[in-house]
Amino acid sequence: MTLLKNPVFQQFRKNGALTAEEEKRLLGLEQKPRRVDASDPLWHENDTVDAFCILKQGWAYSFRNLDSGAKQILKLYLPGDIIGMRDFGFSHRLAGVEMIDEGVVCPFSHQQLFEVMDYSATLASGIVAIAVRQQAMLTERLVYVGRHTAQQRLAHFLYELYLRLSRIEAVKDNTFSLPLSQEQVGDALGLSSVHVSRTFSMLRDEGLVLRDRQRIQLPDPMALASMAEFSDAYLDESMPSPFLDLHGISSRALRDAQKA
Amino acid sequence: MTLLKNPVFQQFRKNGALTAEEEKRLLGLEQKPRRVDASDPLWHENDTVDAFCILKQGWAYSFRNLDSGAKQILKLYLPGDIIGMRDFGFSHRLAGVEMIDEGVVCPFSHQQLFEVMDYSATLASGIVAIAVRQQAMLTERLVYVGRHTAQQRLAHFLYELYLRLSRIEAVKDNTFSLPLSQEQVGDALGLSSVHVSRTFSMLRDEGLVLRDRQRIQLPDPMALASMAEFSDAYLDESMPSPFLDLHGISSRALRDAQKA
DNA sequence: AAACTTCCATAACTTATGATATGACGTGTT
DNA sequence: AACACGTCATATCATAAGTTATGGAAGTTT
Repeated sequence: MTLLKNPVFQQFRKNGALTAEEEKRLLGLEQKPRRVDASDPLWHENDTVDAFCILKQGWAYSFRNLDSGAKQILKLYLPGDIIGMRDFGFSHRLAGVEMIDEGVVCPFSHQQLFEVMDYSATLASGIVAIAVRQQAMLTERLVYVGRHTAQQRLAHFLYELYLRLSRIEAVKDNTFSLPLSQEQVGDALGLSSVHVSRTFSMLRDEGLVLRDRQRIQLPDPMALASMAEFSDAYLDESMPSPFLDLHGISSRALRDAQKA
Repeated sequence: MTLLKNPVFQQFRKNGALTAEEEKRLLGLEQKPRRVDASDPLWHENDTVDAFCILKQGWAYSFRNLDSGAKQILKLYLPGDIIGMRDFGFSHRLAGVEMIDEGVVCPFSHQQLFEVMDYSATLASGIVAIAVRQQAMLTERLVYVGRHTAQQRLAHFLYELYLRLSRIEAVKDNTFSLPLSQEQVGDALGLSSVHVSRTFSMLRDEGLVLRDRQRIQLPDPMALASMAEFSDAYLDESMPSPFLDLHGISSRALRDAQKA
């Protein structure tokens, strides 16, 4: 799994919006793969921001620990995601990040990121678009944590995962693996672990979610989506047309092309 | 109020990280000021994304209307903010935006934004940093909406506003104006208007917040911050050092400078 | 296989917040 | 002045979710 496989850059490529040199520069961010174990922290809250990461394999999550001892999980990262853009422009980390299972990450520096962004506005916009899309998922969670019942929150959470995992071919027979304890699910949704358990039971009784340990099956995904009032606009993969016709603007890349 | 006065670009300038040409290009985004009345929509959810805005005067907010009839206010925009970066990379608006009071906005196009981002990595990073900071406020709200009591949510909301308004010199004697009804405050915090009223009363009884119509006074801001478990890292204005020394990378700007 | 540990289901009880209702206050309109 | 209207305070009642507790199932360690 590489950044080029990210839905945003996939769409660029489908429209011939990336030159060979641009693709090469993107891949340049993934030079230094590093194995990481389950539960390994990538960094802690308040650490100095010295790098970002591309997640090649495995799941990770970002989180905040509260004074009260509670924990709020902010975001789940799946393979192909960029981790840490949230901290771009800050000197210190606003949230910790930990691996969930084992995996592979590719760290890259501010310097590398600037170089890629400077090389062409196409690459810069693509990276920004990826960061914006990640934040859109957070915004969506604010909406349903603020305004929906526990059932809807859990349904929404599971359906969103179902869609994201489908796109990276990690769903089979409407079944996928959820390597989180109910306590962690509660930490993501602002619910107690007990209430997560209750809510899973309710969804089971309604025939919407079957669960065996970490295997989740959604017998009727559409029904689940509709009870969660799920609107998938925020996961929309299509880029607006101005993005797909950037060559005329992206002057450095253009100049390089003309030289060749 | 202009984009150059935004805390992020302020810091760039203080460190001599912006050339005259770069400043000029930033100001180029503010060519077409437009007066807007109170309650004027800037756009609606699902509209095609055709422009972004710099808010010069007045307050605005973004929001989502839910099927249930409820409304979730996502973000308050104050003068100097960029509105709409949330939709960068999407074809359709994920949220509506409305003015609160009357004001002035400067719309600019995708094309203009690309041109600025392409001109130098410094400008591109600055704009991204502003967008990331706005999202950081949303993330913070997810944390306290998910994990804090109504008192803490309201206290956090008011204290955050107090800090943001202080930076644009809109606080005097610990007093500022809050042009939102209690129902709107509730829509921002995921609370009913009745409970916002109750909570205001509780904060008043504890001597933490005095209120007369739209005037809010915080007799002891630090006490309020501490009961809200407020941590101001996410509002930190300082940019990490790699940002303030970008000339060596920002090759187009450098080349132009050498020519001159 | 016994002893632990972690995770989960369920129950009983508590509490924070939502829903509904009513009256007070302020503002603008005629 | 009289009225309508929006906003807010407060009270009462309803309910979703938190808290604490207990027992069971599965996995780990000895």
